[in-house]
Amino acid sequence: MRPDAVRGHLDGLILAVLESGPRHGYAIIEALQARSGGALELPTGTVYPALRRLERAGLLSGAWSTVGGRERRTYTLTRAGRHTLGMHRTEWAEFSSVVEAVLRPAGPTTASGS
Amino acid sequence: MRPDAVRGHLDGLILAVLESGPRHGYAIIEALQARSGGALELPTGTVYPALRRLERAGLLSGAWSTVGGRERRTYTLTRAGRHTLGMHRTEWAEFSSVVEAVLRPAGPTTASGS
DNA sequence: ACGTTATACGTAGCCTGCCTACATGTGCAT
DNA sequence: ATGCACATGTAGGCAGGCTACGTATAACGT
Repeated sequence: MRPDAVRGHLDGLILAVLESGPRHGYAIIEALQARSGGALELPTGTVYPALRRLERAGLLSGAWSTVGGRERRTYTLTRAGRHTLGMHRTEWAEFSSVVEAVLRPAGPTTASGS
Repeated sequence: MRPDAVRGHLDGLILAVLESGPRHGYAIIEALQARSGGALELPTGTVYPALRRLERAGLLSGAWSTVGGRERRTYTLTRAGRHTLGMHRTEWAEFSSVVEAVLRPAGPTTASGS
């Protein structure tokens, strides 16, 4: 899958992996990769800024902690984030059905066409 | 649906509507709208440049004609375009299944969780 | 002791590509 | 002659993910 593909859907994906519980950035990247069967290999330069953006937007709340001598920033879905996730899912449903409707037909120019 | 949503998928959508036969730009816009149940209202400033881009890329071939005193540029899917459409469909299938896999789970934090 | 890999976070700048706004022209109905 | 549907196009803006880089600790092999 070409790297740019998630454009416009990144936020929803991140919110989704946080729905099942708080996670820190690195773990989010791994969860994304795991849930997608290895297809999603998002670079840190994509995820970390997105996390900060989502936090600034009030959809996530972040907190520092030190585990095994390493600094972690753990993010938790806020109420607003949960709400936004719902909207992302709705939008995805609509979007995917539209794309499918246009892309799928595989127009039978043969059958009873024109 | 927010206007920007088709980002990255426009080419595939256009190629798809041309699969069932040649069409001119204006008709492509209308076909896109019709097939999507009115959800896709792509502005001319989005579609026309895309058409030229796809033509330059060799995926479409365009030809001028005059119908009812009006100039039309009719686009036909080339062999390469048909091939590329197939790739777009494959990519869409992979992409959508990935997004669905990540977005869908709606993680049951209740079952055996915490 | 030293190098490499995994863990963990972050920023700067680029580039792609759709959108907004605008420009141009014909045919037809009022 | 005014307005709308038809028909095509360009210029510039902007969002947002990517590449490349920078920092730091822990674990492991040799």
